[in-house]
Amino acid sequence: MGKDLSYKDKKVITIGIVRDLTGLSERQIRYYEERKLIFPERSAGGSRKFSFSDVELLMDIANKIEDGVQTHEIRKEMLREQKKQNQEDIRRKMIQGQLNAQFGMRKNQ
Amino acid sequence: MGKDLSYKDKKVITIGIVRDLTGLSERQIRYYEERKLIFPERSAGGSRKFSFSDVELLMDIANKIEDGVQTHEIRKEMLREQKKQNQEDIRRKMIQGQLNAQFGMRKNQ
DNA sequence: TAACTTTGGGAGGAAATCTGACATAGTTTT
DNA sequence: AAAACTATGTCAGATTTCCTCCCAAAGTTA
Repeated sequence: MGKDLSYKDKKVITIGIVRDLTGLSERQIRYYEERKLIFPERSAGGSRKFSFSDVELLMDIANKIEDGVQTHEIRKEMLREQKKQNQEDIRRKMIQGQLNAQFGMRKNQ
Repeated sequence: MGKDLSYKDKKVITIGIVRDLTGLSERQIRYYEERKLIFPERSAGGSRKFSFSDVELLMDIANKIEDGVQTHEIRKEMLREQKKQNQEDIRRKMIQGQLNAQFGMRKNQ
């Protein structure tokens, strides 16, 4: 049931490593979280944990910032992007549901 | 030239996370390093950094330990395994080299 | 029996991270 | 233009995480 998310999405990287991987400052990384561009998890003690996806996203963000795009614009873009993605997902699932109902097919494909 | 090793092999995970992912104690993880079963990198400050491959390897190790295999046996197995792998690699590269010399082919395939 | 293996746990210290605050140079809004 | 906001640096003080070194102990091997 719960899909075992790949390495890319596992939240296992601490902020210092993310700093080294992205070249951003810790301040910037925390700020982008504050502006809801990224969503690290937390350890029991409160330390942030990022995924490789987060790292990639941060590099995209860094590029846009360099181009003068403001965080709240970036956020809007991301929401648009996400909404589009969700609707595609829903459509796909609905079609799949129909197929399952009609033919009792198994899982994907 | 330098192959950009995949996420799986990037050394980005600190020992506390590895502890959580594997269920091993930090003590055990450090001990297996001492016994040369794993080779974490180090941060500038000296903290260990592991890869997902290391995590997988640690879980294999944990299984063998549970089966009563001793670390130095595990190490021997690993060296054998590695040697076999190396020889396969060498053979592959030699064949590739021949092809390149004969036909000046590009990269893989 | 002596030596080795494996693991736990503690001490003391250093590295890494956290939040919150103040500062500042630009930019945008009113 | 004044006020508000953006983006980032930096610092302080606290907390968490990690380090090495050491002693102990139960089990295993030589």
